[in-house]
Amino acid sequence: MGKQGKRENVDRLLQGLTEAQRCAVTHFEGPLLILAGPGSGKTRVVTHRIAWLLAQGVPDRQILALTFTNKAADEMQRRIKALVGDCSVWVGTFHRFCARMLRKYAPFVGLQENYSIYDTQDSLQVLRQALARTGLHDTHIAPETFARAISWAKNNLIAPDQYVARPGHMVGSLVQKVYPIYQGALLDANAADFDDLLYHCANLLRENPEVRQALDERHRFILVDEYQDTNLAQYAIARALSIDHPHLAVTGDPDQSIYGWRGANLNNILEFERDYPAVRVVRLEQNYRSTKRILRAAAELIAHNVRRKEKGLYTENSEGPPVRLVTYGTHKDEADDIAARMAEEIRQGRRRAGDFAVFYRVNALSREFELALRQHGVPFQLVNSVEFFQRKEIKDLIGYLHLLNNPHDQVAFLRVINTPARGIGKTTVGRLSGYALQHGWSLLEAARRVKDIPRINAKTAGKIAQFVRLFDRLVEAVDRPMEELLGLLLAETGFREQFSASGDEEDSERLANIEELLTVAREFDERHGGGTHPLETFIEETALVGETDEWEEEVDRATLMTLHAAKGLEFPVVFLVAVEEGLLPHQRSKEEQDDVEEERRLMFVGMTRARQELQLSFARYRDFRGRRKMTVTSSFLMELPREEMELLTVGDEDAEKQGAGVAEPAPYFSEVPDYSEAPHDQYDEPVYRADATFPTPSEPPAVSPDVFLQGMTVLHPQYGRGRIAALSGSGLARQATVDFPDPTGRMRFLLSGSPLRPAE
DNA sequence: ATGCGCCAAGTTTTT
DNA sequence: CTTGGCGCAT
Repeated sequence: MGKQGKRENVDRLLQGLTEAQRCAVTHFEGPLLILAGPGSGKTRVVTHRIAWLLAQGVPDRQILALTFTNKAADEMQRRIKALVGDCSVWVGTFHRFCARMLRKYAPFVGLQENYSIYDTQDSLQVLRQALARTGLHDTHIAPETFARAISWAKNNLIAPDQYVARPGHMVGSLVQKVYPIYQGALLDANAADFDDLLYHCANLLRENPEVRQALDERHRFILVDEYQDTNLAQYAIARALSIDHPHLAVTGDPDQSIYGWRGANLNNILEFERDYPAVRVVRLEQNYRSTKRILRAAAELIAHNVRRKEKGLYTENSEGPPVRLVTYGTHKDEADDIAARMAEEIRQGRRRAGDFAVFYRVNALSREFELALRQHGVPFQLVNSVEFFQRKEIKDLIGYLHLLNNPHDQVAFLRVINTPARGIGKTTVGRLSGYALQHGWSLLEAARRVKDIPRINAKTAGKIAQFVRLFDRLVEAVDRPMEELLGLLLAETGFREQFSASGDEEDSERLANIEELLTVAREFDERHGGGTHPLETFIEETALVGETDEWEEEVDRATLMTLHAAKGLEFPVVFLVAVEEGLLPHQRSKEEQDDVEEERRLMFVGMTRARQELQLSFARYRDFRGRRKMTVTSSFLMELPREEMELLTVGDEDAEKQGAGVAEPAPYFSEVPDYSEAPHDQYDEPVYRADATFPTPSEPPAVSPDVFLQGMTVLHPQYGRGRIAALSGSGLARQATVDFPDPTGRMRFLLSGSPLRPAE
């Protein structure tokens, strides 16, 4: 590209940016703090800044963008791609970045490269064993309490041997005992929990100057999104990578810090200017998202917080309709009325389903809305239900993968040794692990020597030996594509047979989940191409995804999600429900002042997601734990400006009779708001829309290889009937591994052009 | 050893 | 109302 072209590119980049935004985008070297209010175009600034840096000649590999959620990372990646096309700017979550770094430097922190990542459930399992071993299992303290304390310690970079309980603090002294045991168990299993990813990584950088220096050199320009949510470990990592090359740009908003419970330290952003005296501070205070009334209401609420950096939020958008505050009789009325409104708006063609979002404080509240929306025929997507990767059948399969990747993985071993049931019970497993512990072997190693273990009879030993052989057979296939490996796994273990015996609904759902996992695997294979270590990469990916990532913007469906999941998103119409004392603010937050402020921020985040219409609501009665309980309205509601609100009452006869609500049950949406100003249009970037730049791929080939399913019986003109053991690849490269009766045995076919047919 | 069923407990938010 | 852990009966 010539100099002229480059210049034009830069001009195009800066076009349509405000003075403040341009300032942040074109800041070149040195620390930068972007204080960005909600809807101020923060993501736009970050992505444009990356594009701008690239245009300045910064090599893409030197830019590192860190986010908190995969969803945010994907969004950023998408928008960068739309701006500059494919490039190797590294965009991802802190956890993912650390996981990858540890993959390379594992030995520095006492792990091997193929370490497992344990999710909360897995780590709790390890913790339970540690507690049992310490003799602390029958204290009346829940394992979760220990888990929280340990997690807190790791987030604050306190090592197991540094943990000192406050004098006289009972729980603390117990934690002090278990923490080292727990950590030892993780290392023995060659595993890391979520906190370890950050913890190990921070230590790696602190204790190995040459590594730190190399990485600082490699990642010269660092951008951290949602900086207000960083904890000490994350802070240490970002800091360690910005010493020789202090080009650290952080964006955030103290008013949107909602992860204090995860160790986020608001001071990291409040005191950024102290840590980096040379910092340039840019404030983005103009809001391009919401109406004036929504913004004023939200601003007034958040003004009740003490710990913040005051911002003057303003918008040039239209006034908009008042914020509705609706009192419902019961939670049923609430869900029903909201669903009915949506249905009506959609029917009248005023809104699409995708315009609506319902936010709630806790996942448990979603059920009522699912029902109501289904009843009114409003399509919806539920973010964060029972997480896919948490389902038992999926965790079991992933457990096999973990074990194949990391034979030391004890949690995985225990999970799969008798799944599906193969006659290896508790007693046997107990003896096995006793033996393993005694000799310092992993469970799998002990299983290999099962003949030497006293008190395991020959018959049971045979079953264990069979399991070991199964493992060895599967290990042969670890370098195959994931879909094929999983297919073999399913076939060899007879995994499906656990569920296919009966035809009941739960079982068929499980089978469907297994198919879904195969699809995930296939998509992974396509993305991953012929890269090395598919298993390792796949496991890492699946370990670090949450269901939140499932959310799709393009789909025209109403969205149901928690307030936490809503951060970073926006919707034309938002319903914020169950604004009740005990839920918002949540009961558990009432103990500390700071925590109540966090709840207020949470509500602030929810309100500022709305572009055009916002409704807050609560019910007088709500079913809780089976019992109907009278609610108390949230104290936050008292902090809202009355003049921006419209008060309504629905389905609450008492209140309606007394006229406690609004005198008239005015028809909803009686006034059609004037959106002629289309506030978001100036914010959208039609030129760079991904779908405009990248047309959707052409139709799939006429002969779909998808008719072949794993387990299907197929016919081959030469070899006769066979059964598909595994599938892999896609399109023209799609292959099937087929088992024929002897003497033919196992054959592999390219499906396109093969004479294979599904047998009727 | 397995499977069922009971009882108890515990419910915030996410990587 | 759910889930998960545990004990009992087969």
